[in-house]
Amino acid sequence: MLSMTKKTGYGLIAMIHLARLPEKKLASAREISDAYGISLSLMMNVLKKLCAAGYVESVRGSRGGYRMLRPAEEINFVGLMEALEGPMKLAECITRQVEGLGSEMACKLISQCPIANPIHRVNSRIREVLSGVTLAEIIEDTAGSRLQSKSQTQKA
Amino acid sequence: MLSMTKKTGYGLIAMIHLARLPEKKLASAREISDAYGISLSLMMNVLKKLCAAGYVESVRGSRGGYRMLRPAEEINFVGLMEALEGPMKLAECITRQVEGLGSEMACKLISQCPIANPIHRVNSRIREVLSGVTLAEIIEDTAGSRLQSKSQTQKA
DNA sequence: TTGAAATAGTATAAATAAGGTACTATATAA
DNA sequence: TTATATAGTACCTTATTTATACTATTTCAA
Ligand code: FES
Ligand code: FES
Repeated sequence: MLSMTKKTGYGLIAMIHLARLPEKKLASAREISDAYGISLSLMMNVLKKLCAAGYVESVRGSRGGYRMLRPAEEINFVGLMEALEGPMKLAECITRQVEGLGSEMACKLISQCPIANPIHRVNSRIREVLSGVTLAEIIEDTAGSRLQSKSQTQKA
Repeated sequence: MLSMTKKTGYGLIAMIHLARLPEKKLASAREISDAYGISLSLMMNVLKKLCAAGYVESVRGSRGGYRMLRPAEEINFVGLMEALEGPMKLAECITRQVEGLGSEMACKLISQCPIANPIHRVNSRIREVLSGVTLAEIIEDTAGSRLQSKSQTQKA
């Protein structure tokens, strides 16, 4: 209920790890999964998706791995989450199902539904909040960030 | 993913319906379920929970039903949702599971987890937003509200 | 006083989603 | 040519959500 899946958690961890690497440096799925005690297969699944979504770049073969394609400041929570879990929606249509239409469209067509509008608004507000949370912020807020970054030792 | 369940949807609909009734007036589960084409059993389940949580009052027996106990201004989205679905948490512990501890506690105990802090913060921000959304607001934003309310015909 | 209508409480089944695994194919460095 | 790594996809298992069912109790009213 109103929760992100573990996929997103794994994705965040992977992105944090990659963002901390020196420019152009690669990290393999195994490296990341080992570092945090996450199953290798799961980490691979997630990295494949992040790659397909254009968040990271992959290098195949021995000594291969992944590297960031964008600066951490330009990556936000909701984008990452949607890349891994599909489009976010607070609710499917509650009262009726309209055949042949996506749920977002259906909501607008059913004028009697008493909660379509409010749900849509709340959804937007959550989206706003989450799109304001950048990977850079997340990294600053991370327990282990000062272990590897150079400047903000006093950032608490 | 980051979505509320239908239970909450049914609960919202029920609360909206009850809030629109004249003071002290009752509505039965059947009345509400009929009005919106929702299964009677489901609506009953939800109303039982809303009653247990102190949102509504029940009157048993023939001619019985439910009525609001609190003004719509004092009811907020997250409270209602938690009454029906249990405490909201954005994520379970991702990297490890600590035996014998609730997940919220565990998060704080594992210092290595790179996302415990950020997740906690994002969770709080979402909670803030949702606790600012009152039932009264929701009712104003509802398509059919002007059909039954008296004053805000021009509220668009 | 009896029956119909309603809630209370609980248990369970069915459907869907999440979490996790496995396998084949392809690429690359050593 | 072998070991290591990603790509793509399919599948299985488990957990959650959704829906239903049943028994007990309360109350109105005929
Ligand atoms: S939520 Fe979409 S029609 Fe009610
Ligand atoms: S999310 Fe709780 S320990 Fe990482």
